[in-house]
Amino acid sequence: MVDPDMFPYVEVVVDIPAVGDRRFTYELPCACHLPYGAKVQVPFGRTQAEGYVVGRGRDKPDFDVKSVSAVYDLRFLPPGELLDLGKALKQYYVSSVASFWRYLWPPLVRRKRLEPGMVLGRPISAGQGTVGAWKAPELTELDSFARSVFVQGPAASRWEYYFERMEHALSSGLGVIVLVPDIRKLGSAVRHLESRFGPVAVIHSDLRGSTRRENWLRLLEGRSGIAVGSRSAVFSPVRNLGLIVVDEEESHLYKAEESPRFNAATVARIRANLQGCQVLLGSFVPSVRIHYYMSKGELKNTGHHGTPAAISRCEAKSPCRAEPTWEDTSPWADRPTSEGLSACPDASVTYQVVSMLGTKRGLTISKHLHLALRDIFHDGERAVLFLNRRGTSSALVCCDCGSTVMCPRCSVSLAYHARETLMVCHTCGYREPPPLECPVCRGFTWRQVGYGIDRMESEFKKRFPGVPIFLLDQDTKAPEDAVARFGSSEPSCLLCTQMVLGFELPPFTGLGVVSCDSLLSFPDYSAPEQVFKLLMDLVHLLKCSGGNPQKQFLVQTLNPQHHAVRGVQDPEAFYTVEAENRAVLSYPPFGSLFKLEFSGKHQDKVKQLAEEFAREVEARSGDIRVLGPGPAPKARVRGRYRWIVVLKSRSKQELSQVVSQVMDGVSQSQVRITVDTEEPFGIG
DNA sequence: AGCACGCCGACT
DNA sequence: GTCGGCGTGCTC
Repeated sequence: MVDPDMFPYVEVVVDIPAVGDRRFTYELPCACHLPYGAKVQVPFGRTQAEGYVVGRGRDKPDFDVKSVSAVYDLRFLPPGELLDLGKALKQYYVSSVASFWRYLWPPLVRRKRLEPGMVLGRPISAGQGTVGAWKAPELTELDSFARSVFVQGPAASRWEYYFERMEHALSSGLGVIVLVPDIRKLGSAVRHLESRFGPVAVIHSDLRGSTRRENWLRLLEGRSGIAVGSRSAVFSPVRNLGLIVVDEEESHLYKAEESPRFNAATVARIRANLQGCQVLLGSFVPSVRIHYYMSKGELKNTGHHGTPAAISRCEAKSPCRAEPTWEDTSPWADRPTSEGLSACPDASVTYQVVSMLGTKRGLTISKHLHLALRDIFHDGERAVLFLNRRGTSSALVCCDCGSTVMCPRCSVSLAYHARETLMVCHTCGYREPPPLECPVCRGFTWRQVGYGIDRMESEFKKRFPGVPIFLLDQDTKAPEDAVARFGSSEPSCLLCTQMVLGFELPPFTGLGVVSCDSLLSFPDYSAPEQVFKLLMDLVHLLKCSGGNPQKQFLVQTLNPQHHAVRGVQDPEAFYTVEAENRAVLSYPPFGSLFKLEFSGKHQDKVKQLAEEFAREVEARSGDIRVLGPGPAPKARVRGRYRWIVVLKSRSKQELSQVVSQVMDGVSQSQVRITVDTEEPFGIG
């Protein structure tokens, strides 16, 4: 008897970006039913590719077909609502279905080779997966904030609120996903969640092998109702999903830098709108977008955790109650703890903006900063210096002919790293020994341009020879060790980059930002927001570090009046000015922005395609503003030339539609197109 | 993404 | 006269 569930052919989308969503027909070599969404291995051209079943057929096609090689363990088949999420995201991010469906499977799932004559288990019931055509909702519905609630406050109170809502969801038999932006924060998050709710399923992309697979299965089979993880955990197969918690919603770490460039905080919102569950967006320094929707009343907030004005309690010279930190793993024993959450002592922060305008070129430590450091060290206390630039100097320029040592693969100068005696490309990582003579004019003298963290170190040692200084950056071999040594001597100084924000620091009294001007001048409309957040995070780090409660925060800048710099004292004013600036130019959240990046080995082809693309978009729509095309700020990276087209429109829906239409219409040989629909867009 | 097919310059 | 460059297009 012929089983009506058995089809001899399946249609498959392969996970190869250039192929897109084209369907390929394969034969099933054995008696089995492959459900919609099943992951398969198929011969494709001369190689094997991964793909997903999206249809089936009874009739032999009029071309030669190949056979499905293998099927991945069907116990991991994603539920239908996740397959639908993938389809919605394909639309939203102008990408392929397969590029999102691959997130629905943990790594290293076993696959079974299909051979003629074999019978594969029992057929999966037809109820699994949406077989028919599925239409995604309108984009405006998809990413609306209707099901989101904003949770403002320091970590301890945010998490208390999350726990409350989680308990509510769990007691109604609903599942929960908790997202944290950083792997470093995962450990303590898991400990706290487990002490409250018992075992949770940790889903993290660095979690390789059987643990991740086992956790995945526990969620799929309903043996676990809580998934905790970073970015990729937003795709966890939690059953009866009732709540998604996105802590630190504004973190740039939620954004995937590889294609498809999704933002897990947005995906959480989209998933919640599709599945009808709730989202908690938590933050201490809300993003401009969130702040805007909240002020418009389109986004609810919890109300009892304070408004963003709470941040202004660290206003200059006004004493404020320190926010307790939520981590309980502080290695610094003198910090008081309560209820398993460490709290910090009352601290007041004075904020000083030091204008570097009119000072001598190359001055890195102003008189103000020097005096502040001197006093701190004189009292036998610690200070932190922040400079967001690795290496010794940003560039070497020949004194005789003015030429700069450049990266052979990128259009950026090589930074000089005295620590390793190497020239290093901060864009692609290329390294080479410093040149002895100028390759252009054979000159022997080089001028160092720009201060990096290494040159700061020697500058510091000249000024404070008795004070031990420790470096914390990407080039530090043992970062934990550096922090520990900073903590075991008094006085001492920690010289660090952004990396410091992932660490628990010993008590320190002052924090000096050597410069924030390079960050402010990033060619990205969200640069002010990122500087504001950075400064706020640094203030918070200082405030919660314990020790002397009289804290000093000092920022040296060439932009002393910039609202991002001023915003530390008055966050509300920052949000107001930033919103005004963006409204004038229709930047998000007042309009939608797509960044299209064209890259390839041949500059003329890249340029031609970018120009053709821009023309096609303009021909199709009167409402989309086309900016560019033009070369990217870093016009060449890893030997590939890059051009940028930016599209602006009031309607994201329109942008998505037009861009995907034009993508289908242009020939993409030799040039790769990457679509970016969400900030931060990075530095081109 | 691979990988072959296909049409123009320097070699035995 | 061939060997080989990589530009173009296809992969069920």
